[in-house]
Amino acid sequence: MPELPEVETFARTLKPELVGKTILSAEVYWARTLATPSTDQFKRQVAGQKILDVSRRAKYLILNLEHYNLLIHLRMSGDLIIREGKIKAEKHDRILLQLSDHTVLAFNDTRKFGRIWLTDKPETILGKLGPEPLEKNFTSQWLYENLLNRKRLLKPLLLDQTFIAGLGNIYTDECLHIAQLHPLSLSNTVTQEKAGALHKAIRTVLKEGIRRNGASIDWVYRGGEFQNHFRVYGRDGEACPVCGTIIQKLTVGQRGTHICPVCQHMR
DNA sequence: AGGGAAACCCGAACGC
DNA sequence: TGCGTTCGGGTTTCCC
Repeated sequence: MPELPEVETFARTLKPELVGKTILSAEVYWARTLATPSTDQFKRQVAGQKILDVSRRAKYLILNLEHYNLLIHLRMSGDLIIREGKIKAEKHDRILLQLSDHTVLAFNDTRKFGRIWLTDKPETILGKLGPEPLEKNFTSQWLYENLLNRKRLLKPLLLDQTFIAGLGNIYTDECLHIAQLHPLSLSNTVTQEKAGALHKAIRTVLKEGIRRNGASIDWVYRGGEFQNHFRVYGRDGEACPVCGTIIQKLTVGQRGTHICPVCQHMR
C-alpha cells in the first residue's frame, strides 16, 4: 500500500506540519521498528533535534534533523499521526516523538512491518535505490537500455527498488496492463516501442495515484481513493476495461498478479 | 545472476 | 456462535 504515491502524499502533508518543530523526547514501544540504532541511543540522539525539512526518496520519508536523518518506511500498515498533548500510547503505537509545540508524532503500525532509521549516513540506506520514475533522468531510453541489460522476469524487475524506486505490487500490475506487457516476459525481450509504452504507463499511473492520494486497499484506511480506479489489480473475475476478457489472477515472484490474458499476451 | 522460499506481522475473511 | 486456517502487503535473507 504505501507505494510511492501514498508516501509522496504523506511527505507533502507532513512537511508544513513538522518543519521547525523540535523533538523533545521519544518513547519506543516496539523495539524492532527501530532498524538502527538501539533504543537507548535513539532516545538520546533524537532528543533536542530540530526538524529542518521533510522529504521523500522512493518509499522512504526523510525527516532532516540538525545532526541526523530520520528515515521512515511505512511498509503496509504504518501510519504517521500528529496528536495534541503529551506522549500517551494508543493501540498499535510503536514509536512516539514528543514535539516542542505540545504535539506528538506517532508512528502507528498494526502489522509491525514498518521500519525507522536514525542515521548520519542516509546514503547507506538510500544509495542503492534506482532512479525516481517521475524525475527527468528516468527516460524512455534509459528504461529500454536497462531492460535490455538484464534477463529478468518483467514484474519482479519492476518491483526491484534498486532498478526503479517506488513501484509496488498494485502500480506494477496497473502499469503492465496499460503497456500491454505480460509480467512473466523477460526484460531483454521488450522492444523499444514497448519500453516507451511502459515508461509512459509508469509515469501516468504514479501521477494518477498521487492525484488520488494513494490507494487504501486493506481495512487500514488512509484517505486514498485510487483503489476505486484500478484497471486490473484485485479485479480477477471481472471484465478487462479494454477488451472485456475476464481478468485472471496468477502468482509471479510470490506476488498476487492480475492480468488481462488477451491484452497482455506473451510473445 | 536470477529465482524460489521463508521469515517478519496482524486482522479480515473464509470454511466448517 | 465459535473455532481454525488462509491470505496479503514490502523487504531481507538464505538457498539452489
